[in-house]
Amino acid sequence: MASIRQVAEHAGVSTATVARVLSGRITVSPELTERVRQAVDELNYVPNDVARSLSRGRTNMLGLLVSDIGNPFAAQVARGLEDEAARLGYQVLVGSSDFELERETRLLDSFAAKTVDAVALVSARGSTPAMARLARTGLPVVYIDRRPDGDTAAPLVRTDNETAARQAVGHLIELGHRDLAMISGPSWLPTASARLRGFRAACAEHGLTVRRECVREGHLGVEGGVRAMRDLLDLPERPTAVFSFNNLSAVGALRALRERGVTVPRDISLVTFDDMDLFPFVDPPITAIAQPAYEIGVEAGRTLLAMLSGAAVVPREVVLPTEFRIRSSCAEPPHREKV
Amino acid sequence: MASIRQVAEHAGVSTATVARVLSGRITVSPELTERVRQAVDELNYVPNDVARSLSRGRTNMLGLLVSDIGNPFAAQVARGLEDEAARLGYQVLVGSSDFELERETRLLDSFAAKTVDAVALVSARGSTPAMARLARTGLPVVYIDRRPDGDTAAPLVRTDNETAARQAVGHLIELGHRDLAMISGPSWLPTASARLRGFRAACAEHGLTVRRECVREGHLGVEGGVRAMRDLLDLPERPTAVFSFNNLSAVGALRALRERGVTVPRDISLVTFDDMDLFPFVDPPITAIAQPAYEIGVEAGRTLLAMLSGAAVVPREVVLPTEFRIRSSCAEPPHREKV
DNA sequence: CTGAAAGCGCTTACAG
DNA sequence: CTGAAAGCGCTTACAG
Repeated sequence: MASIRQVAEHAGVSTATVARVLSGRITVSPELTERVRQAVDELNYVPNDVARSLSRGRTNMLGLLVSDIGNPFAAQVARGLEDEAARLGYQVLVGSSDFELERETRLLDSFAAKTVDAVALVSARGSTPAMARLARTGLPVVYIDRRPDGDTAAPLVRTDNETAARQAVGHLIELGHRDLAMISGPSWLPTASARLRGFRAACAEHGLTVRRECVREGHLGVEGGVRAMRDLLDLPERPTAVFSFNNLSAVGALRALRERGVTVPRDISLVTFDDMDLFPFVDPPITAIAQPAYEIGVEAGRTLLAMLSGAAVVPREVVLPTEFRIRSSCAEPPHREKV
Repeated sequence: MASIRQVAEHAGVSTATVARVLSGRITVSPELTERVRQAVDELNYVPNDVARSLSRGRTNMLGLLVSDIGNPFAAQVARGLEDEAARLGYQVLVGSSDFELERETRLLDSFAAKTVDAVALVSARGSTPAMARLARTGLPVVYIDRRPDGDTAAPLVRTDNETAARQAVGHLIELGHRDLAMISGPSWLPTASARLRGFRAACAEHGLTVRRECVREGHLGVEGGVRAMRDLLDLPERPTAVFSFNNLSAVGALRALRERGVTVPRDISLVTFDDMDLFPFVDPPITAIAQPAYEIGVEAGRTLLAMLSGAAVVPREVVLPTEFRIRSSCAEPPHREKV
């Protein structure tokens, strides 16, 4: 690979002149410009971005930390961030933590090592040492979903998990359900606990008590959904409706339901957080709370770019709307003998 | 942010010594080591990776170019690549081309600017100037799905699109279908044309002729699937079975089918390339060709890392198996008056 | 084992 | 408008 030195020699000018021609922002005489262009072409010169980053002090990269980029929700967030970033010539470095502290730490520390100009971060757990270190570097940070307790300064892009959950569960209750269950994630997962709060709030509002064994916390991924739903179905007295805390747990729930031959919504009603393209086509079509994943990514990107450009005022928090999409996976509870 | 200079001064040693302590691979006396560690702690020093990259000549990043990271398939590939890359301390820079030449060029050129040590690339179209430039830089490249014509050297990770398509379409024919259709992508999209070849091959094998109007090429994304299926349904004589070329076109096909009130598989049978978590739960469960997306990413990563470590021999091509998952979206063709 | 110094490849005041 | 030179923050032969 040719370097700027070689181009300069080839063109008979200084490296500064080459740099100027390439930057385009500075006037260089037509003759020299031409000679430089020639040399660039002949040598097939491509400026080294790493060197440029070092001298400019920025890399034009945004870091994105999610729990799993393979999750369609995270993938859409990434796409939104990428599109917004691209508008100003930024690229996106993604990392999946898998909710593992070690992976998160490695990723965040590497972001902090100036690899990246700013970072968007789906806060998996509360505040961690790596997050604190990141904050100390002064790199612009935007949180998605939730701001960890330690950091009070960085902006946040989120949806109103609790309210959305409350609304969805309210829908179940209005249909007549009195014995509801929730498949939730680990209690340290902010979105899981917020959605659980919403679930409890809805029940409380309607004077319902939630059975202890009907709140299955700590389940992650499709497999977690399967296990949690199995547990629920194994209960001596089955709840009549289940609220699933995300797209993966919903898939898992569907698997367990099918494996046990339980019919939705006749035997049990199901609602979930997160919508998926195929939910309308599932048997039965799944009622879901849709989050604007792509827009969350866009908004995170916009916020970061605003901070990077030193905007006077950057919103401390932007709350994006969810949409409750009622389909057919919820119905009246089955008739119960004892009732 | 503290620099290595400041750490050195603070510890009363040379920057070389600081570098050595940090690298860990070189013996430094216990006293100096201790002083350096102290200084690092007190100054909260984090080595600047950009500078390190410049002097080492590598960034420890892998570039991944896909058409849309928001597509679940691409997201899984990304995850596989990330996991494999992480084993050797590499990270992944992703970019979505959206099949747009300009975006692809921008991304590839930036990869080529030494931003990245190697690149994995889902070949959207044939060979492009940017790909040629990339090849010229000598950066290790691995293609996914297909190797563009220009480049004959770089390894390839793929599935056998044509054979898998042929098998799936054969299944349709065995069920009795004689009038088949395909929703395909643009003809310049290698996977689309390979799958179309498989479709035609299966038909030809069984002596079937494919109606011109039954091959809907040029459709991309969910919307493309919708349009293509609508066109098919609007035909004076409807085909009895449809082969969809990927996950997104299948979603689109389902939408159009529903909007027109067509029942699958009674009125029309459907098979698609790409499986999705929810396909088993769709009404009816969708028969699909599953590709090992995650493993494709892993394999691409493995190949790249092998090239980076100067492995003696790197497979020129690795063909991963697909799996044909027969569910219920295909049945015998409906009885036709004229037959 | 340790330090002075060159080098990685750009950018950008500073002079002229 | 143009060039010489310092600087970005590391790494790594080269001496000692």
